[in-house]
Amino acid sequence: MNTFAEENYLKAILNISFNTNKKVSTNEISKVLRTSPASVTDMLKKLLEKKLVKYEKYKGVELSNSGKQYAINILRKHRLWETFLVEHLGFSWSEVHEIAEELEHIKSTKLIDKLDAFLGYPKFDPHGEPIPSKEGVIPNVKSTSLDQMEVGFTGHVLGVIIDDKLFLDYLTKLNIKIGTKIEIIQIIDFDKSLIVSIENIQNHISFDVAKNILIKNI
Amino acid sequence: MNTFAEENYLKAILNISFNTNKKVSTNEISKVLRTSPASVTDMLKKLLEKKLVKYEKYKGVELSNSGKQYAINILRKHRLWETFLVEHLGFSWSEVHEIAEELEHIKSTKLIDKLDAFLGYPKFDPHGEPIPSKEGVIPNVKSTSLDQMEVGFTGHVLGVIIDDKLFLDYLTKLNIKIGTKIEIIQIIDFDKSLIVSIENIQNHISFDVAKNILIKNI
DNA sequence: AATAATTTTTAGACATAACTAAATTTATTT
DNA sequence: AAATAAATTTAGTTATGTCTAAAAATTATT
Repeated sequence: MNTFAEENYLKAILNISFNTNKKVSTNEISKVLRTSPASVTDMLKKLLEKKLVKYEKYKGVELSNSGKQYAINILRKHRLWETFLVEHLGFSWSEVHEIAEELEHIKSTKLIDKLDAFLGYPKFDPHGEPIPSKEGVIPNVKSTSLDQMEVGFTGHVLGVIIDDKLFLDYLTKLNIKIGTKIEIIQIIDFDKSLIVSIENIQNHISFDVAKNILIKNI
Repeated sequence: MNTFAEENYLKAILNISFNTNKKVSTNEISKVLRTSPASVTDMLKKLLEKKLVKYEKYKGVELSNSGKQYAINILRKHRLWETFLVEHLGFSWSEVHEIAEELEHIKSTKLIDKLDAFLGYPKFDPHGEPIPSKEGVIPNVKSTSLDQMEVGFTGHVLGVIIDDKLFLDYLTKLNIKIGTKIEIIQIIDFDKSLIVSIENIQNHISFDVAKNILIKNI
């Protein structure tokens, strides 16, 4: 069994790889986990020892097969718990991340299997993120971020990229949730911000916000 | 905030005090937590520092008011989670203790309040143990252990004293659960073992088993 | 009351996971 | 290609929570 700290490093490496597809640097990890680069180096040595990671000094890390399976399982637990919190306990989607950060470390696999069954084997969490299967397979959904679209486009929100409370609260204020219909009215050339219509109300959103909203792609 | 280790010490002290009502000794704690007496002394100093405990060298410990409230809250979380696991995820009463030992350390009080509401504000957990209220009040139920009863007595199981997997599995095999009707047919003088009738089937149980079964007391 | 036995505490170590500061390696400029 | 900048690693500390062995205090026994 691995410690919470080890699990958090594995998770961070997995998350960073999702975006980059390259070897992950010490600095990137230290930023995500808000620790010093020196601490990251220490931990990478330990994860290498346990064969959870492929790592060479100064060359970056990637997860080994076992490390990847381990990290995906944590992700599965995180997203199943988030689903439970929103659908059964009545939490809003912006509140659940921090609590799930704790719950994801509960070890029992029987617990997670039973929770999965209780929830009806959901494929997506409340943020629209796919929930990995017991076997570690992550459902692949074609989606594009809103900033890739053009004026006149109309589509539905599939999920978000960052799982940040401030961001989610802002979306809630804009009346944007999973499934919300969005139409692009205008794109401002200067800063790539967008004027969009959400449930027939126009709003102006920044490029940064659009980049983090995922749109269903047929 | 306190660490898992600190929380486990507080919990152990609370549990021991339930039975003894005296100051708790270093040795007792070390036995319950399976650590060395030296480690217990170290931790007691730390808990004293944090004013969670009243402690004098060589004189034993007891919980301070704040320490007691803290420990009762962990107990509340433990029992609410056990209730969730049995009633909603379909675990048997003998499986849930270990999982609840992990879940009880999840911090969010909002989570526990919402879980409590979801469960319908239960007063007792699946082992028949009272669930402390949000304010830290533990419902007081009059109960007696089965070994205190006499031949001819008939009553209903209210709960168990020890929360041990082997014991609970054995009870399940004997068809004993919360609410089960038990009648005492005979008491063997030699070893104080009992011949009892459970759902019209006679069984022979030891004094040790009877001591750990709680019977409703009118 | 003195001695023996038990309990508890102190002292000194160790592993984990973090840190800072300094050294080293790699990447980027000029 | 040298010099500079940035990233990474090493070395040395610190916190927590554990341990063993030895010392001190308390309790029990003769």
